[in-house]
Amino acid sequence: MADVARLAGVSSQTVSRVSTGHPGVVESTRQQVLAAMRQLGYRPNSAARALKRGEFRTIGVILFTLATTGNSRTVEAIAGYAAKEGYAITLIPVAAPTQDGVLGAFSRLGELAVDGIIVIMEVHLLDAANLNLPPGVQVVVVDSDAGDRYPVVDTDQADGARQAVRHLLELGHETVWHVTGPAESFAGERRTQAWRRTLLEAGRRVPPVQRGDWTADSGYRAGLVLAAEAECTAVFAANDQMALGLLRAFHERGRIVPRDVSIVGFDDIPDSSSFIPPLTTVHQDFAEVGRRCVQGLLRQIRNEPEGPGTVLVPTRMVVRDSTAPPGSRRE
Amino acid sequence: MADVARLAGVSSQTVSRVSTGHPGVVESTRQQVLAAMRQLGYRPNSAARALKRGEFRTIGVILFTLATTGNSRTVEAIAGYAAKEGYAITLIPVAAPTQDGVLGAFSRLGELAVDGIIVIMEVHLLDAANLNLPPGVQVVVVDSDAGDRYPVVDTDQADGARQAVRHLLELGHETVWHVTGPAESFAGERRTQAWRRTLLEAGRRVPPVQRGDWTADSGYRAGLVLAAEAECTAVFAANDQMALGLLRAFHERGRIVPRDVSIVGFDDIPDSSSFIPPLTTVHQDFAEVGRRCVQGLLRQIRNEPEGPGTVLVPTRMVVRDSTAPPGSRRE
DNA sequence: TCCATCGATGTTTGCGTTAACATCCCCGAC
DNA sequence: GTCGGGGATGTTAACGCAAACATCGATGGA
Repeated sequence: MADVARLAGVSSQTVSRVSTGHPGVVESTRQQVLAAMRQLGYRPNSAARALKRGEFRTIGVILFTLATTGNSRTVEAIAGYAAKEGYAITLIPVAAPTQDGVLGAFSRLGELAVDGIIVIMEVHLLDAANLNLPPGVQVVVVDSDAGDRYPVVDTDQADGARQAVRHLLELGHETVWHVTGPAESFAGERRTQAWRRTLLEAGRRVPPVQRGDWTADSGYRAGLVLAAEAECTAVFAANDQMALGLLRAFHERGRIVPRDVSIVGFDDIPDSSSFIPPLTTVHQDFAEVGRRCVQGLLRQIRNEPEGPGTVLVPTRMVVRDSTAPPGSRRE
Repeated sequence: MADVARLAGVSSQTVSRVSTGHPGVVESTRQQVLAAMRQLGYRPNSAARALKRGEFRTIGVILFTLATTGNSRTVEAIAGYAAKEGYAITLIPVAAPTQDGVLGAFSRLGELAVDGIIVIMEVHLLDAANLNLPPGVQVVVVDSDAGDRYPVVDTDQADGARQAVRHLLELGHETVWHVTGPAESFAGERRTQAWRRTLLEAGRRVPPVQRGDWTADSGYRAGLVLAAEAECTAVFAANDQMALGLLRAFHERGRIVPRDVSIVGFDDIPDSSSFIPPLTTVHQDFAEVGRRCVQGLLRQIRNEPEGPGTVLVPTRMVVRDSTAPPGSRRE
């Protein structure tokens, strides 16, 4: 910076003013400084800046995996909105979804240059790891029931599941079977609860659940079991990947979807419109989730304290060709 | 830090020594300092540290989207390996895959606290944006032919495509049709070239390509066209999603896979084993790509200069049920 | 004409850390 | 007993920047 100042024939403070866009620098001076900057290839040292300003303009995102559609889409949205607000985002991967893994991530966090963090993870793990957040670091959590302790942003899982089940009941199905997500997943648990409650409210029988783990393969295995249940005519899978597995299992067993069995998924991943048949599913607005996370976190960072509480992002049904009235021979 | 020093009854320098793990601090003193740190909730200020040390221990990753399997898996691997090496990773999203978008990302980069960057993007865009890297920032590029100018790490696209085409020819197909990726994609281009070359080397006819854009939907549209070509018995799709679309198109047109048409994809996304039928595809080792990127970049950062050149990560065929000899009635 | 005012620019200082050097004290050798 | 050496700890300064305050000169009104 001093070099730039010398070359431009001004003081370093003026250089600072130019580089931060402060007013009160006459245009001709400004141009000289800019020219000098370019000539010397000057770029401000963000460490020094952060040191002086006491903030890093960086948000940390703690998550276990980017492999699920939901996580990667949410992260992408977070990164986009954060960039728009002048914040960078730092990824803090948790090596394994265990206490140790989380603990590791948080100890690294202690030295990390972040003003706040977004946790995309079931919060049980955090509690178990008796998480002590570095003071002065704000948090927003996704996929959690920790709304009583932290600000939480999440898709309205319950309403989505309710819509899915209602859709199937309205088509005339007697009841709706269900393939769950892994037990640790709060989102999965919520979908399952809402599925059950919706059936009960409608006075329907609640069939036993098939437990899956989000993968298409687990959906396939569940599908093989369900295909053997003669009276199973409608299935709600807790995500689209498992629905894909279901489709394959029913296909292999000769049970035609949607003539013999209707299937609804959850997520509306881009591929789901190309499944065989195209999948009826519940659309999640990951971009909105990401946006709300960043908004909430920035509000906290800017000292507009944000109490705990849950922001729910609505879902909507996308009806395609995997659902039909029971016993119907479509088109 | 001063507070910690006072509480522990030592100088701030000793606190520094403890927090950086330097030797030459007697055990009893060390314990006192640690206790004081805990009591005061002290955490070192990474900005000051970075300022003093002149390095940020952070790697920037520039990419356009996390929505493709390949990108998100690669990023995940990068984050994991970087963490293991004590580096954080910062995501630098490019708003749009245009010159402006890239330019924006790079101007932000100028102020970003990174020691090096990994570019996951076709490098044409960088060139067009007459990219001037901040001096002292190292680069590694993925998905590019810029091996003459930068260190490049990439999947061995050509060999993967060659394996796919050979597999189909060996099954007895006359020739192999092809659904490409978008024209801007270097990876896609490479796959297409290798497809063409392999056919020519085998003395086969080279059918016209169907141009796709990586999405299942574009694969579906291509599939509708190909289903109308009576002599089309084998298709190599440049990725698994488009292969999914192909499967649907052929299914709807009543052309049974693999009896009437064989299909090979590329990527081996987790879902592909649950397609109908399970997809024969080319497996990419994204974790290895990520690992090599980090390795290469850290070598540069540590001043073991890394010339330009391309590291190719091998692929392997995964044969499932979407390929068979032509006209065969499987099992 | 002189002074108040205001805008443009310069000077000083300190953010939290650590490298380099300084100091202190204890212990053993002569 | 004295001195030298070495390990433990303290002191100083500087990393690059920007806030706060200081200065300087021009402009306009009395």
